Amino acid sequence: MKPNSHIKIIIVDDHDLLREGISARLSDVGYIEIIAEGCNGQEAVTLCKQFKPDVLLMDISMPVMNGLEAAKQIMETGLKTRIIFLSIYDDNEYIQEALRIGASGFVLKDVSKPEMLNAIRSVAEGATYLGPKVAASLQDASGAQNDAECAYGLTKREKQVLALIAEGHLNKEIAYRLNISIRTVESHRSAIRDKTGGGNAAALAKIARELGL
Amino acid sequence: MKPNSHIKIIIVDDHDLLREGISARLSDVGYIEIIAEGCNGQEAVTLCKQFKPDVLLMDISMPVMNGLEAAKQIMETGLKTRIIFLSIYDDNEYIQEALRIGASGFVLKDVSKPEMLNAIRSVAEGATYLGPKVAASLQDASGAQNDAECAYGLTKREKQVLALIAEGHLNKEIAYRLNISIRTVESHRSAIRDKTGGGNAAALAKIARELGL
DNA sequence: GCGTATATCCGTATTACTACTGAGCCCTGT
DNA sequence: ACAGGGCTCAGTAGTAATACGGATATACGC
Repeated sequence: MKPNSHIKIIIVDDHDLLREGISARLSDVGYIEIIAEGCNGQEAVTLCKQFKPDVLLMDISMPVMNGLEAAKQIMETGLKTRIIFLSIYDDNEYIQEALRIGASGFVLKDVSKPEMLNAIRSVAEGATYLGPKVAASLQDASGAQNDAECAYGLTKREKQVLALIAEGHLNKEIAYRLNISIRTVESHRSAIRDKTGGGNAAALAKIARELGL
Repeated sequence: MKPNSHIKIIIVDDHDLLREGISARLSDVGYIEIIAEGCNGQEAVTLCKQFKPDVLLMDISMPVMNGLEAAKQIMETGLKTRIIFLSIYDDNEYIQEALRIGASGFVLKDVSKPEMLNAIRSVAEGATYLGPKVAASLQDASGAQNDAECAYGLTKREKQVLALIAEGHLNKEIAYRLNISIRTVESHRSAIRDKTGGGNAAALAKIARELGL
């Protein structure tokens, strides 16, 4: 996508007012061309197949078919359309799910005009753009995870043991590695189960994963 | 960060030539001010503490201290400096690690000037910017994971069982859920172990995680 | 049709893990 | 100095998982 070429955009949102607002905001930008609008995920899929836009600006929560599902289907068509989600929620789950599906951008609906243009230009060039608040939200999540390392009240040794369990090591191997007896490993393992509520080794592995190993 | 205000930048790379190239490229941009340069991670930390730049453009692989470690330390200082990694590698491990640490951008060294400016503006505004090739690389990874679901030659049923194992369920529970006998679950589990080389439940959970659950 | 792969089930023996209880050592904070 | 927490180890008993076997039914491709 060269700087001077057009960027063809489709806007999909179930709120007329918002759609019109975006449309108005982008209509006076020279290099942007709004080629279609829709009001639900199903329409997003159809319109993208028909018009093959460069960028799809889409809400997440919509009737009939939500934005995430629509995005999934659009990605599967093999179109080169880049998807920017416009959401009122900076919910981590949404953001990560969106990126996992293959979205190229995620901005909140209170986005400023220059930021929105920045986002559109960036994703049109193939980059990935996450708005300021979105990025902040993601980092909060990683921060929370760091705090969660102390979670469940696990001691250093217990976390050490838990990490080795999650790696798939047997108690015997863990004992050897840490130079302690198997019984001690069992004690730690027991304490870990008590504190975390975890069941078998796989369940503990899952918990370890959540704590960032 | 308002559009017209200066963006203060520090450049850190161990290759003089590259550093000078970036410096030259940015020196004629009005809103950008290069306030310092460094040639390793240790210097990056020191310079950021001293000059508190808006954006740090930094290589990953550097002598003395690498960029990732430097970024970690800078994030811990609580500075508002946003970090963009400049790397010659579009290695997924690096990218994900960088984002996990809290980097705001990741672009390859063959980045064009407008793209670089786009990246700098974006992160200065608080957004996250991943260059085109970087974004593509991340999506390849998720695609590769989908392919890997067939990996080890696991059958559908085996993958189904593996997923439940990874969730921490006992054979008994898995049997109940799938409406099959415990012995069958054990057979599948045995087949999974044979095919993947996995040992105990935690090891299988680890493998399941790698295959994307 | 025939072979292969998949999915289902069973027996026996061994090993790994869990549940419960008790106890000694060291360090830290009051 | 003493209490408490963390780390260490042990006994006993039971449950879950693993390592060997082997068996039948079904579907799929050639």
